[in-house]
Amino acid sequence: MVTIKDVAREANVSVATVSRVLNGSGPVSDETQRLIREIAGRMRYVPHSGARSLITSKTQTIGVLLPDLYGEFFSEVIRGMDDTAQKNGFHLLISRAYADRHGIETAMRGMRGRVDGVVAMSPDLDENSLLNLPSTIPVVLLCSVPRGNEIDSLTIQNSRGARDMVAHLVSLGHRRIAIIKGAARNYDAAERLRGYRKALREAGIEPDPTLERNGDFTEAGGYLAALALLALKDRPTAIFAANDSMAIGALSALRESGVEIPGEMAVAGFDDIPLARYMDPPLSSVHVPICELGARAVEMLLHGISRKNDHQRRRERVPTELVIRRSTSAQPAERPPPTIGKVRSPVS
Amino acid sequence: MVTIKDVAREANVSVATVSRVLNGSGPVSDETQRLIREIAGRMRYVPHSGARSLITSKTQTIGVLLPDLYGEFFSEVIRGMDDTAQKNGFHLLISRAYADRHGIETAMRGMRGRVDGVVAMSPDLDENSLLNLPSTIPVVLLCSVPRGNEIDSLTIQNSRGARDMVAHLVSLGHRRIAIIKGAARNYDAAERLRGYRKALREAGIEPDPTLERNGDFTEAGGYLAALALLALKDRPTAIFAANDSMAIGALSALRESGVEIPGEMAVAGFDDIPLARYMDPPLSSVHVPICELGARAVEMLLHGISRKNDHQRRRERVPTELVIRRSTSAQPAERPPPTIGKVRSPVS
DNA sequence: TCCCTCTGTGTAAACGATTACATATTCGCG
DNA sequence: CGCGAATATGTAATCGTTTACACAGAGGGA
Repeated sequence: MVTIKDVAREANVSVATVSRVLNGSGPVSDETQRLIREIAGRMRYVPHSGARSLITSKTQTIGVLLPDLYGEFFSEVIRGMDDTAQKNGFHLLISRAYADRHGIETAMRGMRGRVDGVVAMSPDLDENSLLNLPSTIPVVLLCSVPRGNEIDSLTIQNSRGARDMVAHLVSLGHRRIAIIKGAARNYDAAERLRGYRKALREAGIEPDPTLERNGDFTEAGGYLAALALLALKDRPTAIFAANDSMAIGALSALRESGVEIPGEMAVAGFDDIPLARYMDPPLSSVHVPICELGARAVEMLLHGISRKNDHQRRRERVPTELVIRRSTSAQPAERPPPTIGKVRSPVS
Repeated sequence: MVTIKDVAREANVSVATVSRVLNGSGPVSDETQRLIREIAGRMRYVPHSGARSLITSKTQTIGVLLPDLYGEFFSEVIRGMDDTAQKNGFHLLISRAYADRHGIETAMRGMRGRVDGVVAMSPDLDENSLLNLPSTIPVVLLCSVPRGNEIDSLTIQNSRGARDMVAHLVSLGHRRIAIIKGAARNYDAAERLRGYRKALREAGIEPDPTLERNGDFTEAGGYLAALALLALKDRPTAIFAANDSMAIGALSALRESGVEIPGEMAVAGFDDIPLARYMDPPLSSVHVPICELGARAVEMLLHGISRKNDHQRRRERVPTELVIRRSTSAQPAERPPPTIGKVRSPVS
């Protein structure tokens, strides 16, 4: 592999001069510059990043820690991150870490010296496991908030989004509105529940515990919860699921029981995954700008990095948006496919 | 940041001894080992990977180059890669690179010295741009095959999968079977077309050029192609789309035109994306084991790395599987949701 | 003329790890 | 008792960069 020494020898200058030219530091005569650039290009010289990071103690890389995640969300958030990272000359080191303390710690250890900062997403994490990390590098927490003020965090406007959706259901005349809750100990789940209750109270409706069913963010969970709701003496007229997967499970249950949607029972979800608009009927949901979430996270992190982790900590939220489809409202507000360039092929 | 020197000083030994203990190289007395481990743990020492890679010229990191991709495929393939990478103590450096020469080259340059090898996916790539890279590191090409024999490659059994699906359509009695082709200059697209033609010939049917419509892997493309097919004097009785997105677009077109599926027109896709089973009617497709694709790619790369890129080059294919649903066959072969733990929440 | 300030360049010391080689101690065995 | 082998540890070179410092020559002002 060709090193800076090889280039220097070839150009009859010292390594210092080569380094100065390639980094634009210090004064070098125009002619020497031209010569060195030409030679470096011809020899296909690329600096060894390890050596560089050794002396500069910068890696130009940011670490990304994600829980065991499937689907659309994952790819979108990475896309957003990669965009802003690349724009700023940074690389992405990605690692899937089981969301327990041990997993996170192991992953963070592995990243020491490899990254300038970390974006960690771990929705049901005790942030403690992060706080006693062997590092002074900046960290941005995604989809959960740390207890102290030590760490930047970025979350979805869960509560607000849930509130808006439930308010929408209320505006359609619903009074008995059920919720299928998200996974226990999950930040997003807790916030969405909070928004649900808030909307009810704002409408003068006292939240009814029997209408708050447990769920786990899976389709099967939504299916079972919906069956339980149907079995109630005093059925609700609307179901708000804490995410789309559960809403889809609920739709199945209702369909199988011959319940008419939205006439007999309205259904709404959260996330607005691509599947939502393909449901029958198309599913109303709370849209989350996932790509932007990733982008903002990286921006926050870069800010922390440039300030050497000595900056005002922030807590930001990305806004959500209500998307009303036929599962809550009889008139079709949106017509399905084709939408040019919206859904792409997985293999292309 | 605590270095190996700090640990050595604290333990009253030389850096060499510390290094030996932590790497398990050379003989060190049990007591010293215990002491050093204890101190290293207490001080939260983690070796600086840059320094290490400088001397060992190994990074324990593999680079991943992906085209501008949305959706399920992306996340699944990364999942497969990360699994096997982690199992072998490797990290993943991920970069999205526009699939032109310049994009790839830039990305590969950025990775020099950071990675021990690269998995590159670039379906419509002239492999030339890869071959004259400034590197001697191993490369595995995903979803396309290099012209020469210089590079390992891993592809989907496109041709075989397409052939099987078309054979299935033939077995249902179809004779006039149309195809909506994939993007031009795309490897997968070309192979799927080849499989389609092969199946027809095997059934004694001469491929009819008017039944081979252009597509681009997008929903809109499938929609338009289907309309064109409907407008033919002598309509086909079945449509095979080179991917699911186009098949879904075609379904929309048919529905809007009041064509009954599968009675009047059978429809099949390729990829088996999660959406497929939610279509109305559920879409028959060729299942691609995406996660395994990523896993195999990393395995191949690790093999090349361990052999220092001096190994037999290979060309492998991951097998596909036919999934028949109602869009081609009247009797429901599969019942939709809920499938426990199959489709998860994007935010969980 | 002298000195000071630029400009352009080289020398060498870091950075944090690994490892070949040297050294010191212990032990076993003839 | 003495010698070689085995064990435990230290010393120092090395990897490829960046950068503080030194230095040489040129130009300008007093």
